[in-house]
Amino acid sequence: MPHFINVILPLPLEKHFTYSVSAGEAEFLQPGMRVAVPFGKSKIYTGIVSAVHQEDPKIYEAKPIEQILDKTPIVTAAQLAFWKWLASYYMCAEGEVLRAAIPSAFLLESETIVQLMKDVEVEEEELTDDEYLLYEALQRQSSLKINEIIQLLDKKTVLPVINSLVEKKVVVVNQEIYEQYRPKMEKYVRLDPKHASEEGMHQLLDELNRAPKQRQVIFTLFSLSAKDKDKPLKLKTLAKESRVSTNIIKSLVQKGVLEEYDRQTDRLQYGGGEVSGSMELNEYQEQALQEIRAAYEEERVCLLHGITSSGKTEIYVKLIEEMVATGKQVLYLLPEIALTAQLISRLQAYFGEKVIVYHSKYSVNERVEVYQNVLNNSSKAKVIVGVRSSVFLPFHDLGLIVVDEEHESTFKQYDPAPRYHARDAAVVLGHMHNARVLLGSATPALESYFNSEHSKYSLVNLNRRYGNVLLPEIEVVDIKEKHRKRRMTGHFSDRLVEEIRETLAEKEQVILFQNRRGFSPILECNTCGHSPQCPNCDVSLTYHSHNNQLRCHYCGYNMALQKKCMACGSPELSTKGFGTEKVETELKALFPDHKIGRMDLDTTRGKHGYEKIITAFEEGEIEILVGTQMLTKGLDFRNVRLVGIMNADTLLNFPDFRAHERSFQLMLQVAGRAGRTEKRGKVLIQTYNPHHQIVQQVSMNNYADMYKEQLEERRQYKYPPFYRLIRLTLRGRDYSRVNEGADWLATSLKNSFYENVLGPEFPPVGRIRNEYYKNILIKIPQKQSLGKTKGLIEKVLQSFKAVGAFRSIRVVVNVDPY
DNA sequence: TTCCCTCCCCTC
DNA sequence: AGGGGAGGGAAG
Repeated sequence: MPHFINVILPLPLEKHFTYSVSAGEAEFLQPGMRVAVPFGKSKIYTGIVSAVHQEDPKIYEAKPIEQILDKTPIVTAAQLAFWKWLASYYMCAEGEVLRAAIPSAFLLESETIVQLMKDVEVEEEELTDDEYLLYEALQRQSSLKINEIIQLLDKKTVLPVINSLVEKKVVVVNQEIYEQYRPKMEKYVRLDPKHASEEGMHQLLDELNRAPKQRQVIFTLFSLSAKDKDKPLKLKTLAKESRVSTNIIKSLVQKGVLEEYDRQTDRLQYGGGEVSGSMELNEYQEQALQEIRAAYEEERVCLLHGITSSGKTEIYVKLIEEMVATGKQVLYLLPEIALTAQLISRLQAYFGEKVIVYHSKYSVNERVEVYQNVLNNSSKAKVIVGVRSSVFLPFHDLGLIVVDEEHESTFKQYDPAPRYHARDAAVVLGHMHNARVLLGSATPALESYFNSEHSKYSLVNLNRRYGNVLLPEIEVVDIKEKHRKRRMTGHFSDRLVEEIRETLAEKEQVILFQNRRGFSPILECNTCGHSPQCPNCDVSLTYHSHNNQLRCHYCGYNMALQKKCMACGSPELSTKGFGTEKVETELKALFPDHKIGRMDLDTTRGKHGYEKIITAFEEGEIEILVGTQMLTKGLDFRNVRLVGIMNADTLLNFPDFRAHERSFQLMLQVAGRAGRTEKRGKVLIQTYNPHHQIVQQVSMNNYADMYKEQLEERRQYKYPPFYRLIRLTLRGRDYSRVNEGADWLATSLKNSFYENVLGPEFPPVGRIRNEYYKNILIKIPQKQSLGKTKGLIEKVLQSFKAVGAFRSIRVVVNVDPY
């Protein structure tokens, strides 16, 4: 009886693929193991076994597998189930989930390499130019990869050339599989066994009489091993302790006195430091904690609504502590930007080496090690702190998931698929593991608050700031009025300048928030109104003063700043709008004697750029910090008295149904940076619309009103949480094709969903990298079955793909778009 | 995703 | 005519 396995491949393909295996292999293989399998003409991919069975796929002949890559599964049954749910909920292939879910180093792929045939005899005249070029290159370099050949020959289709050379028996092609993960090895030394006896030692020391440095090394070695007998000794440590260079030790190795050996070391080493118990909670925190505990008796998911600086983290720590004590794992999810050294060192202070961090800035090798630690349920991986993608780790016995800053939109993956929301996925993951989930925020997402009101989640409030610090005083400055009265200096109102001056005089710090980077988004001609556009995208180029460049934020196109208008030649150009860079420049003119720092995507690009700025600000080297929303995230600065929001309107006028909610969250979060110690902080909001309800609600710190009002709007205009959304984005090179396709798709969707299909519409930027975009939005009432709806959409998309004229159009499905 | 095949355009 | 790029279909 033949045996088969089903395999998930890391490709955007719906199906699992069936391969044949031997009886022995079938016996050994389990779902969750990796196998290397041939796929297509020549490629080898890594796939995950999803089933072992004996059903012969009669319509085709299953290929045999290439190799089994694991001794035990690296993907748990729970993960496979989670992937399945995620793929079906977010309407993507399981293969796409697989790619996102496991560290890329696990997915070895083959690469075709081309080598010269042994003892080749070539009639050079029989080769074409390209063939000769390749042949010649191979005489210099023993092997070439396809990509290198593409570069070498400077054309895209190189396979015919290679194939012809193979036929002429000049070259051979091989598939090379790379294991990407490499354990980190360190060199260790030990005494050669022949010197281990007392006698041998004496003899050895005699021998080394004339080599004092080497003798010194041996003495150090003795004293070190006397202290800690069986502890392996690193070559580096020995060199350092005996104060000699590693060369001297190497020569001892060569003499056969010492033996050198390699040991695998852990990349994820805990830096050490005191581990202390958690802090005492104040009475309000204690009460909240009790309420949360009680809530878990009823509901699995709890929303903690605690105002900024109320000490939510300490509550998390208590809950984590309790869970860790029972031996279960805890996942602590954070939005990307909030994942700072500050929080991690705080957690490490409580949990020591039980804390492990999973972050996008980690190397592939480091990620593999985190993954393996979680998989083995090692004592190092009890508290897993990570971003969005850490919901994919191979948890065992997961007891608690904390989602901090749960309202953050960075929890939603935008591109590529799976376009999942980590908070929502965490709730499902919690269900699957029978784990508790805690969502925490000072400004909960409307959806989450709604769920807590409709008893899907329980709700716990925490309304006191830690240490009874007062909430900052919020003042709204009407800049329209200030402009009229000529009380503006650039983008600074007289009130803001006054407050900054006062704060600086008291040796306290200022944060200025401007939600746009760059100097001044658009350059405009005063004569004809023309502003330079990106040739590939439908956007104006933005001006960056540090390199005097015009740049496209979408495709990266850039050009030097022109002195004259490109349309009419007028030299009178002015800049419109303003960003962080401009704020910084104006600030320097206003306060030339104070140190000013800027924090945005441009200044934090390097690996440690972010930390550098934070540290400089913490240590008072920077007195005024200008930044984008990066500033809002969980940073705890002691000495900030004043926060200025340069222009609230850019936030409010964003064309998105969540714009108001987001502005509220953002402004309140920024405001929360002010006055975290006894002294009351101050927040100035500059706006053209001082009576805007959101501005008012922010200034009164009134979440409840904001919630009520926004919820009503959502109800009226049929948006979440009342309706679910699925957005289809069409993309293609041909403008009219995309239009026709979008119309066709919208029309056929309307056959099923009627007025709940919106569009097709051009997105705010209708063309990016020379591709045209068009959106269709489908609104799904709560009563309507999600499964059936998705099935119908799937069907419509199928028939869309069947139309020949539309085949060049790509359609991206985004469930719950953010 | 990769690869192969077909079709069509451009150059010689 | 033929190289070469673009577009579509299949992959177990």
